[in-house]
Amino acid sequence: MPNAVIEQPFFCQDVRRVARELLGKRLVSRLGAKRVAGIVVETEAYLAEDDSACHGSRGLKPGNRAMFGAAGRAYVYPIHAKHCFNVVTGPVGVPSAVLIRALQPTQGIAVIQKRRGTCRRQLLSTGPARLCQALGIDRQIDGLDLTRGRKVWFEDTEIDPVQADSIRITQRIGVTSARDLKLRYVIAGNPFVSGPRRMR
DNA sequence: CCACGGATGCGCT
DNA sequence: GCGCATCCGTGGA
Repeated sequence: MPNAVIEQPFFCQDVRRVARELLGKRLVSRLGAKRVAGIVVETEAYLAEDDSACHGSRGLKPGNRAMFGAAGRAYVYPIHAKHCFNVVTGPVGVPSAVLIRALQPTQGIAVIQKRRGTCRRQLLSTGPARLCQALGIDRQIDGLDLTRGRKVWFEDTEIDPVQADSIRITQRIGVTSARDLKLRYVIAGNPFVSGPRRMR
């Protein structure tokens, strides 16, 4: 049902399935006054088992607590003076999550341009740290329940589920360990997907 | 306490 | 396409 907030059972599924099925969903933020939204066009799965790139793979730490929490919570971590936004999947205690890597902006574009300091569409919300800045996401929402439709949430749209033949699955970007795993999902050919052309 | 590297992005070539 | 700025969590001393 288009525009319905995605609820917890969706995020309780296998992390790869959630990563794939988030393509085409709408990610909405209402942080501060303005509503900002975009279509998810690129995701990456991080596995609880046999994935050394997953932040939860070396156990519970102060900074990765949200990853071990309930499905549908946000896991936001800092990197290089910026932030990346994940949604936790699977049972409590199982640290798997989906990194949202790129959005096609659909609403609040003037706000995004102001927050990002550019009007170039490729730079608005393409890339995990850029989309955080576009949506106003930082560590303040680490652990936020995304299934309540408050502050930040996902919605169904007219274009999801995206057909299998429009989805491309590749290696993850910027990952040095477990680099052979193909856990990146993109809407093939979408101009807002990040990375070099061969990765789109 | 300090050094280091990362799920990055920007600017310049 | 490549170099480097920027910061924080982590781990070793």
